Amino acid sequence: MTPFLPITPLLPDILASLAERPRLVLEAPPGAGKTTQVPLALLDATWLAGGRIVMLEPRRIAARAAAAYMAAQLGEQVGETVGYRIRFESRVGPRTRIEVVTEGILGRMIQQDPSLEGIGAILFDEFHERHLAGDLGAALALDVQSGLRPDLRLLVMSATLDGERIARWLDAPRLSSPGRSFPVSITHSPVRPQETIEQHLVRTVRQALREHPGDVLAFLPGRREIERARSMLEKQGDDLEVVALHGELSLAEQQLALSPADAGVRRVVLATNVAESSVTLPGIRAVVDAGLAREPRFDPPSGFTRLETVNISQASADQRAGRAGRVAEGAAYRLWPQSRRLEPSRTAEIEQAELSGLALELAGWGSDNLPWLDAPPAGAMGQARDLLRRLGALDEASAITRLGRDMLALGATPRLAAAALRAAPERRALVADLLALTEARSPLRGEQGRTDDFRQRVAALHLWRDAGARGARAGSADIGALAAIEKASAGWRRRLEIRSSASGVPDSHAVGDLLVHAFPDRVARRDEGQPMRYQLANGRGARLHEASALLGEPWLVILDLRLDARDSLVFAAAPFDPEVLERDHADRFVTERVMRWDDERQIAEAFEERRFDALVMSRKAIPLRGDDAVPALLAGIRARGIGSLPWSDNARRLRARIGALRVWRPELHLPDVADATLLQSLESWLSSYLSGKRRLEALQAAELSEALSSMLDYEQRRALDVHAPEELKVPSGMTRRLEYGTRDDDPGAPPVLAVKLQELFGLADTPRVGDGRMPVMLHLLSPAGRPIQVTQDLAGFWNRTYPEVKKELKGRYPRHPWPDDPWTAAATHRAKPRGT
DNA sequence: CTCTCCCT
Repeated sequence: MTPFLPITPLLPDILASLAERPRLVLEAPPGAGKTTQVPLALLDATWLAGGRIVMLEPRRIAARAAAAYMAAQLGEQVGETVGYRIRFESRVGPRTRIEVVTEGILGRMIQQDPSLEGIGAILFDEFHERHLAGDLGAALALDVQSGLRPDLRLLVMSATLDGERIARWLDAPRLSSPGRSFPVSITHSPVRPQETIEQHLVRTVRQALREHPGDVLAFLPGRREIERARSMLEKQGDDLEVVALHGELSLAEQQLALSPADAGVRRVVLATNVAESSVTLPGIRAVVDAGLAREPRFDPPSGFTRLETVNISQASADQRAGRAGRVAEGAAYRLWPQSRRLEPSRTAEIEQAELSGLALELAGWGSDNLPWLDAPPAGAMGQARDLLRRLGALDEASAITRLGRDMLALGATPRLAAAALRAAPERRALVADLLALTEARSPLRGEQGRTDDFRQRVAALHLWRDAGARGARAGSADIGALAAIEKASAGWRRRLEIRSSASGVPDSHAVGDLLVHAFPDRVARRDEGQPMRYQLANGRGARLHEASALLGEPWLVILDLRLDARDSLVFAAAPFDPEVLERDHADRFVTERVMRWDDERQIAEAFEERRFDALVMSRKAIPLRGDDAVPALLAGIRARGIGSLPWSDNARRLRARIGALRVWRPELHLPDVADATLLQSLESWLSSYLSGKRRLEALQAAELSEALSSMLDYEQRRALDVHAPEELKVPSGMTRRLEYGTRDDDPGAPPVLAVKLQELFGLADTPRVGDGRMPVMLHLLSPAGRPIQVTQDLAGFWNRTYPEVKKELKGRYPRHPWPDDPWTAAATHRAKPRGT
């Protein structure tokens, strides 16, 4: 029984291509039949020589379904010619030739047998989804093919996107198949001012219901938006069934959403990305797409992953629209302007995800020089290796340890694998529960702040397990979720070779003490002053929800939190006994001498601190030695500003002169003495003058001047004396002070020479400084010292202004000389004696 | 006002 599907005419070409070249890219849209037809078609290929075919699927449901469909086509049971393997579940037999496996399984197969003996071909289905495990599997398979197994066939199957890039990467030919779907018309529905995305969506859903028959599928980024849109739609009281569909619903609830609606009732399904590929929906004729999705972004500094709401890719938008054309012609309404440019496809997971699992696989493989389509980013890899070293999976040279090999074989995330393998034998039953619970969504329902104590999840599981036979309820927990968690826990117990399962309420620290081995970088201690706040070992801060069940716990190991720049919120944590740190993580403790500036007391202090990473476990004051306090004093100056130094007039003037001459004569390369620069370079110019001091007050004004002066070499100091002098000799024979600018933003302003005009008789031109480049700014004064004129042009003053000034002031100051010819008159700084 | 989807 071989059905005719769009892919069918292409099957001979696929066989022929793989006979000639060992790699091939096959582009085929959903509905073409590639998943079920291609593996069967390859079975009799001569080059396969009786070997097995392995096909990777990104989802367990898809792996099971593909195997079942193919077995039925052969008229067999699953486990005969066609079988599948997913975690904790294997249906393969001695005659099995086609193994459908989930992406993570291939890593285990290759690590166990790098030659992949008996396997003739590997098929990567839905490769365009670009999951971490799929990318890794493909890179490892290519490595195997180029070394040990040149005869191995690799077939990458992808929806029609980026096929060309994939083909170039593989150096492989490309074949394309049509799909089977109906045309979908696209409409862009513009947003109105002040409209929320839910309002926009609801308005457009109503438009779709008016314009098209059948049911409507609407895409929103998350559960919160779905709930809001649902209540808006329900309020409108139409003869309408509104159904939510997101991953947090139990499987039973999801089934309900997918079952056919009652006759005569039109249905609106409000969905997240679940509906993009994982489930089939009957009766959908119109799609309304908000164009948004939530994607995880790893934050390397904190080691946590957070969700971001982002615009979807073009591929994703097409996939969503395609959902309207599965049964008949359909329509898609896009809630973004047609002018918006979408990325062609989603960023590969390997570029954004936490990579400790990948790094461990690579360490096990012994090489990270693989033929990647997109290489893992170096920063995230570095962070991943740091974590693996911390967990004991890698040694100092980043080579895999014995524990690392065991972790790899266990097949759990590196964090939980480390905790599982370090646990005492009598704790392993509890470890199996923790493995299952940390990988699952919380089974607890109810007010959110009160479910952050991870022990509650363990208790709910145990309560349900202990009372299961009697059919008792598990408090406010989701029974379906608990059943799934118990299934996973049983799988871990088998793998860990434990017979019994844990029960009852574990003692208060049992859970946390185990989890410390998984999250040693996230142990946290309560702030003494603020009991809701905690300091993490990685240096970050976090706070508890006001209604938290964990209030009052002095020590927490934090599993999950919402990342925030200032105050992250704890979602899941467990208390533990700090003794565990001393006993099992002794190597992470350091004892250090620490200097600190006490701003209140204006004094440098020395401590001996014992720390676990960023957590100060104990601190005692110790006496200061020699220059110990210098860094703390410098920190104190930085905290209080450059003005906190003991600036004398002398020091201020020196600094202004240096700043001015630096502008006038750049070729002298004088140091920059602006506030910010001086603060930055304190170490180089001030340190030695702080030696042996403990308080800032101990720095003398003279020492500051000396420190400034010592920034200049001999030549520079001489140039400063000559070209930016402190004072000038004027024709009266007196020396008068030059006032240099003190403004940081204009250090090269001309210096001011304030002088009575009688003292300048005989001087034709403005005096200059800066090697003749800068005329001084004259403040010409009356005999009484009152300002008459500000000018840099003395000749112009004598010529134009002096005659006026003379007329005006001669009567007022009769005992002072007012000659007609100031150029030749004798300068003087005093008045004529009385009576002459 | 807590969280898309998956997997060894």
